Amino acid sequence: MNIGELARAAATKVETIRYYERIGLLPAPPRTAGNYREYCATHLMRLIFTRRGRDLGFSIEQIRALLDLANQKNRSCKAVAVIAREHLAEVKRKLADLTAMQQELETIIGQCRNDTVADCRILEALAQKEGQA
Amino acid sequence: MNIGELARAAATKVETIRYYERIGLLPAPPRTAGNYREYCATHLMRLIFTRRGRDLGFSIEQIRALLDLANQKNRSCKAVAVIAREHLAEVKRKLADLTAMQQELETIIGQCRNDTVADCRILEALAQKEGQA
DNA sequence: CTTGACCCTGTAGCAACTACAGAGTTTATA
DNA sequence: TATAAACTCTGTAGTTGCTACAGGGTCAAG
Repeated sequence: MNIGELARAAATKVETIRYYERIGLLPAPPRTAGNYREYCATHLMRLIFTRRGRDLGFSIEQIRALLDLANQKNRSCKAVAVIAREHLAEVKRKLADLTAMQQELETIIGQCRNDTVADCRILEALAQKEGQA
Repeated sequence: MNIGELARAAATKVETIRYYERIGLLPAPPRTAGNYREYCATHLMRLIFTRRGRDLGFSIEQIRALLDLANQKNRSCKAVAVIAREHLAEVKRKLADLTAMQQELETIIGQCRNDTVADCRILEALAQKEGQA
């Protein structure tokens, strides 16, 4: 399997795969006579794991840690759960932030009367410090 | 007002102010004899506007556009509303993404039985392609 | 007159890619 | 067999929005 085929199989860009190799997330595969990377199913599994983790919002470092843990088969998976719960907490923090933004934006936009810029409520709202009506 | 005072007044870091100047978001102020930046109330207003926009999640380029519009006092503010609504739409997209992530993470974490790594449901879930149970 | 708190410029770093340039390789077709 | 298209290679620079130095200069207090 060359890099293009791997990329298609994991729904990833070729450059991203090379990037993962450069940062040590995906092991460097053997090369063909023409210096092409030659991947096997193990690489594909690792890459799918990585992409899935990224889709779920885990950082590269978290994924690195998860991949390390996944290789210690008879350890307890508590450390895995810790990473997952930490990430979930972070997701919840971001959700709270975004929800607050959404509400403020809706309030501000709702006040717009399509006046001239001089009386624009949106611009007025932006000119205030946080929370000031 | 020197840069440190401006920073305190707008709850911003000094380096951030210099960064905004470098990218042309905040106009370069006059300098004192000792080459210190000398700011006035106009700068403070512009910086507060910028920080407020950033807190609401607008990009630097959107803030640049909003500041430009704010200076054309007798134009209609429709263009302002367009930018705000576009940003709100983006916020909603991100909220949807994060909400999906949150749900998936909670499902995955809920399946954890604190087994060994070899049977870890979290790691299993990460090894699947998206949506596969 | 020196200590400390500030300010200056310029550059490099962060995350996680993405996008080239300029070269070599493989494969399909004429 | 030639050649063109489609791939691959390395290396480097760009993206966003800052943040963090290093190595200097300035200013006010004691």
